[in-house]
Amino acid sequence: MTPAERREAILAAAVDVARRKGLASTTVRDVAAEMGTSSGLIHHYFTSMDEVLAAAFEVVARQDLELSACLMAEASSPVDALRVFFRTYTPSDKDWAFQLWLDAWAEAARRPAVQATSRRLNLEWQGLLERTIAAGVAVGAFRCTDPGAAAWRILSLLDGLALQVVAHGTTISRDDVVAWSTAAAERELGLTAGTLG
Amino acid sequence: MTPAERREAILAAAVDVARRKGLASTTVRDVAAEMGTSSGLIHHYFTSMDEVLAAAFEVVARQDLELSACLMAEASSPVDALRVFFRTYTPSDKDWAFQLWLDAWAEAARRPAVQATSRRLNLEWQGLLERTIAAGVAVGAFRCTDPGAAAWRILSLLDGLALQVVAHGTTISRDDVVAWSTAAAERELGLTAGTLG
DNA sequence: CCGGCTATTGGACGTTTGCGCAATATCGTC
DNA sequence: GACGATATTGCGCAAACGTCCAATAGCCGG
Repeated sequence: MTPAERREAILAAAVDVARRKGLASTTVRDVAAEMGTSSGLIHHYFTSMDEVLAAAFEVVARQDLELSACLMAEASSPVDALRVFFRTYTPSDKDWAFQLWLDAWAEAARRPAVQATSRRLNLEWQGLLERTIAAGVAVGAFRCTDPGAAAWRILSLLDGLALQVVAHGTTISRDDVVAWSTAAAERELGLTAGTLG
Repeated sequence: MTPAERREAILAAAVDVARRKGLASTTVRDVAAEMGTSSGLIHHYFTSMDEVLAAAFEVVARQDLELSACLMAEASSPVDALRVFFRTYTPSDKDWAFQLWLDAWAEAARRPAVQATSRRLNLEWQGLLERTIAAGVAVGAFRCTDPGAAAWRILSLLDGLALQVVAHGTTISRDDVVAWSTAAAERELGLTAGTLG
């Protein structure tokens, strides 16, 4: 197994463990057991557990990000791209992926590498949304004076609502998240109600 | 020291530790050392660490909640109450309090008592905001068809934005949070821009 | 076939964790 | 002043943690 392959294997194992136990309680021994190897091997490829967790989180987060970016690029219009965004971003069966975000945001205070990764990925999501909004404004589909700020608002609203679903379970429903966030985005971008439904 | 006092003392010590180390990495021994007593004493008043953390979190969260509720009750109008809400809710010097929320949301998946407390407190915040909006609608100050949903949207937007400030530091600023969330609330409630500034 | 390099092992080390328990200190009550 | 209840101690226990390291296995160029 070449070093690059082994590195990927370690991260794949770390992702599998994190999916079940959460990022915060994923340990070196868990990852080693998942691979069926020894724990020392992990420290041969990563200098600290912080970096393992950060890299594993990046694998998951970047996968979702690129899936969304890819599907949005294929959309026929900015409005359609936004529909795709809301459909792919809202956590559903992949609750565990959003739980990883919760863990990352909390662990950021204690794990430098996790903080850097989390911030970077969050910025990329905001950038993706900002470009979509700006493109929509350019063709007259949206009305928005500050696409960057609007992107932060829409993204943060989604994060805040999704957080309630994932962390607290039954407080609000996934349907509420979709309905409420699209409604807010329509207001934000000067669309008539129901356009993004 | 009466049992009630001792219980309060334990929670006060737990809060002090959590303020410094975060909720997730607050241990029994930390709390005992903070009080200057033994660790066994904590288990004499709480059945598990989960409950200590949940109760300590509730102390901090409820304190902020009741401060906001009190100040909002004294406001001269619903619009003014909303101004008070935005001023008191947005994390500033009490960053550590919001970090506790981040920890609670993430730990909720692993600690039942923390999840129950977190959910309950979040619901109370939403209720407070919903009642304020409904009161504003009743006197014609706001225009809003669903105060409950609007409350969730405003609260979640604030949570999502504040999360970026606290977890990632320099991504966006506190001023952005205030400006962007008040702008969204004005749009949401049919207010003219700048009313909540 | 051999020598060196690296991937990999398996466990030691020192710390820390939540929790439990027997012993002790303290205090109100008779 | 003795007693019983309970607050409190102090430590033990077993498990788990991240990290490190000496030893081994296996491969690749000579």
